[in-house]
Amino acid sequence: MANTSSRALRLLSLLQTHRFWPGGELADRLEVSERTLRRDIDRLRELGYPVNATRGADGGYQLGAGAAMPPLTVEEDEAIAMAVALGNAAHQGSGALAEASLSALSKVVQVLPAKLKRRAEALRSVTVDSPFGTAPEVSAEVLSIVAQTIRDEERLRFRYTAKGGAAAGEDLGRHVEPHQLVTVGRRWYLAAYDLERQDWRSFRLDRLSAPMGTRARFRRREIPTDDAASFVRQGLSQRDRGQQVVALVHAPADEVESRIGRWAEITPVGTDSCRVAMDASQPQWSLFGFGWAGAAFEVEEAPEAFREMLRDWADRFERAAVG
Amino acid sequence: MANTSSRALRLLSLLQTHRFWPGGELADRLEVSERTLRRDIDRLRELGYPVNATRGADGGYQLGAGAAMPPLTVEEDEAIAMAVALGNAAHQGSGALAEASLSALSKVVQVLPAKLKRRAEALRSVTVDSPFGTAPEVSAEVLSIVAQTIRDEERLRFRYTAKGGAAAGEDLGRHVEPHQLVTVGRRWYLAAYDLERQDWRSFRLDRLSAPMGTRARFRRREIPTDDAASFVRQGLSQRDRGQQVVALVHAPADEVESRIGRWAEITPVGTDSCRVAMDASQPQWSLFGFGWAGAAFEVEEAPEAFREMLRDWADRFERAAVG
DNA sequence: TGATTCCGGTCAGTTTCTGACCTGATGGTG
DNA sequence: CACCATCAGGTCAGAAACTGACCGGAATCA
Repeated sequence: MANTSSRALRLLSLLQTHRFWPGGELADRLEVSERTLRRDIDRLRELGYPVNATRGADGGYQLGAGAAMPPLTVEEDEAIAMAVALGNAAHQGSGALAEASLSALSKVVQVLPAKLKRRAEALRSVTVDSPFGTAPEVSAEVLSIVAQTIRDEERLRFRYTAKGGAAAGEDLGRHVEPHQLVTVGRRWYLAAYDLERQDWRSFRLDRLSAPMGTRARFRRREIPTDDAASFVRQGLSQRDRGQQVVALVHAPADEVESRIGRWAEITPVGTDSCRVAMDASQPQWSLFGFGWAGAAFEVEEAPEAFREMLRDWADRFERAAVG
Repeated sequence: MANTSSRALRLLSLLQTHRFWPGGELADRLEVSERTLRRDIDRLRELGYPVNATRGADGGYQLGAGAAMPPLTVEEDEAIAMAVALGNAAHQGSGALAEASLSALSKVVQVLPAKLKRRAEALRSVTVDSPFGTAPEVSAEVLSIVAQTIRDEERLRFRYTAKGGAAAGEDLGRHVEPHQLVTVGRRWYLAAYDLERQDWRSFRLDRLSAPMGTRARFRRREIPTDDAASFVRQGLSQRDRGQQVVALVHAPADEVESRIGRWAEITPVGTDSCRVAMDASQPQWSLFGFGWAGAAFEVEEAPEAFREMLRDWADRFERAAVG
């Protein structure tokens, strides 16, 4: 317990919880003489962590920003905050940032004590108010376990509720070689090689439960299409787009793009109108999107709930405007 | 470089980047014999980190979830993702979670190399699509520096753009004893004792720039009001509420509360209507809020921009609905 | 059963670590 | 300016630890 190695860790953690530490106090905490404290500090510096020191009347040590990231020592609350924040980021973001969030999330979740995992999950479900989240949220744990098995090239078992069978509860056990996670329209999909069907499949993560890495390693296969993202996109059935709203917006494509491009797919139609496709968990968000687009539009394709809500909002806003 | 202490850190980091590690491979990486690897593992276990091992054909070591959080070893990308995600969480959340996010953010930012800080800041500004964010976003760095000085009871200097003087550019240097950060209506305020004016003041964080901890410690004073939050609330001038929209909504308070309570202040008026006050950076968000409230409403108080947009949306939605 | 892996004891030589002591350098204060 | 508090780092000798080699044991899987 009182080795050098534990001291290095404790020192690092002390330096992270307070900005300034007078040498004497640090030496005291670590129960060593000041001389060996200086040596410990030196050791940290040799490892590449920049410990700045100021001399003089009230000098002290402080951990600075350097070239390498030191290991972060976090409290429980902070770890929970991280899990929540990264879980949301992985959901809402896309591209490289979402992936980085995901791998960071994996690391946090992996070492998070079980009771904290539950607390984090509970908190996240309360906190999310993201536009365009996936309908049933994917839990941080599912997300991170799947990500881990991909990273480690480890086979994966899980239960999957097939498209039609949600009501009937026909969920099946699957056994796959997980290949990659991709986001399409704010939903997470897993591209994987299904070992029973002997073929490539894609799975929606919100339909996937009880994932568990078997300990078996596998060697990565070539995915038949160009990349995993396009493979998943190809396989998307019409059903999955059920909530999609498509409309013709009377404004130039790039203008609309700049306003709501983050949330919608936009294709130009002529020079001053464009077609906008939006895919939201709840119709309010789509409505909001078209509101923000700031131009007249015609609905081409939408679920009935959307049309109803459109009438409702128009009516209520109208009356509020004149009232 | 080849110390025991550095090995402990490296081992921990290896265990976090891959789920399973055969002992031989770990020993190889660390350039030690397998015997000393076992000893290192033992050491980690003695420090409280649960390293699980499985024996047999393809056994290996794996870092489990235990009672204590081990130091997180993260890559640069992951650190950036953390900074971005935690920055957003600190902004959007409130209460204990926002505070935990903030203190976690401080730790990440403190050790984040300068160039990564810039990247994180840039990414965050692109990524946010938070309803009801503060008008000019508060940078993660400002937020975390201020939080750090509070934590460490360290005096703080910064420049502050006073209410009227934004255009004239009359920003003044301030020197304060920072006391607490509070969120009011999705904005961050700093409650602090102003050393020049010799009195308590509250500052909006988005008007504050170039914060810098002087190295001087101070002893906490008693804040005159009950707590910092109420102090800040008292001091809010009317100007700060400029963008506020107030309306009478014809639905029971608790129903409205359940729909948009997160974003608005709601006070019951009789049994089946209530007054809703919303404070958003852009009128679109307020509109959206009232849309989501799902009931008829009368605007009582609003900036002209809001009224205009209300007419515009009503009009466009109307035409889309009949079209 | 055999192969593979983790587990942990023992031993001796080596390395490192520690505290004590001392001299310098630096920065703030009265 | 002198004075004090702090970090910096050299040296030394004894104590402590670390290391690799070698071993027999136990668990797990095919």
